[in-house]
Amino acid sequence: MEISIKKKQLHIGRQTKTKKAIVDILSKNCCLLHKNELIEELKKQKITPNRSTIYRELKTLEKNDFISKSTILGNDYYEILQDHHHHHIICLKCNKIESFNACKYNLIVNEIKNKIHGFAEIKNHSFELFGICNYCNKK
Amino acid sequence: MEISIKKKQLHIGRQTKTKKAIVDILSKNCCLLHKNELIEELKKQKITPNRSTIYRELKTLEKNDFISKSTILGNDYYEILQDHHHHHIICLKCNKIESFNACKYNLIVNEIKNKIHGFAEIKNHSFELFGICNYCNKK
DNA sequence: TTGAATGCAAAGTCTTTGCACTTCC
DNA sequence: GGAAGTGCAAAGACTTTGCATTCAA
Repeated sequence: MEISIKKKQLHIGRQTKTKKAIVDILSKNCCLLHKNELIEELKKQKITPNRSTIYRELKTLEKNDFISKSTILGNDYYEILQDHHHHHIICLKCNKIESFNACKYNLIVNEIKNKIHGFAEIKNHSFELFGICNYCNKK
Repeated sequence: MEISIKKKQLHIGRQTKTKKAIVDILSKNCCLLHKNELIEELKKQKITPNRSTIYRELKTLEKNDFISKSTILGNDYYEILQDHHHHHIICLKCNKIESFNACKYNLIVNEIKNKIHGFAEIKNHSFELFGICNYCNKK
């Protein structure tokens, strides 16, 4: 959202229509969004930038820690970088994504560390669940 | 390895030089291997199949549950499907991968289930660590 | 012998890049 | 005015496909 852009204005360059719209859409979505879905949302706002502009924009926003990219089952998803740690569950049939904030990493990290030998430092982790969403389950 | 191929022979088609070599290499590696590394290993054995053959072969082996594909940080990796559940830690600098078999999923699944509302069933999960390997740490 | 596997070339998809033009500060 | 952002076309990287040929069973 606007606030975020202003907060890091120095690092993020000029406030263009496309940039503001992308940040706005991802902020409202608050979860992983597929690039094509993002483009669809932009279209609804009558914003139809060239593909190369979108690629460049997403890359810039990612490099400046405004958004993060995740590749799940071969597809790229984007979301606003959030303060609270969370994970995702993805439907294996329709790719619907839900986020949840349970993370027991801190509880298990010590045991894990004992099992890892070739690494000096753990920086972060990813944890995704795969399942069947309610909608696909009823079909 | 040969055993695996014979075990599921009906599902996997003919035993070609390339197919046997791929399964053999992945069996010996016992961890995620990048497609390019796989091709390098094949080359060492003087096996240089066409790219399309490799794509087809990997797809077939994956479809028949001989191997599994993982996309990590935008790269595709392959490994032999193993009976024992395990996870990976990836070096953020050199992409070196190590596997470890600590998994506390069973301990935390119940709490996680309470936080998920739109899903009827959890099928599986992924869990990766990212860090700095000993080698890159010394540099 | 016969159908699966392969190589090759072409096509397809996605992403990046160079350059001239436009826009924001 | 000058640098950042954009569109367009071309190039690049990766993957798939069609078809004729080869090879395993």
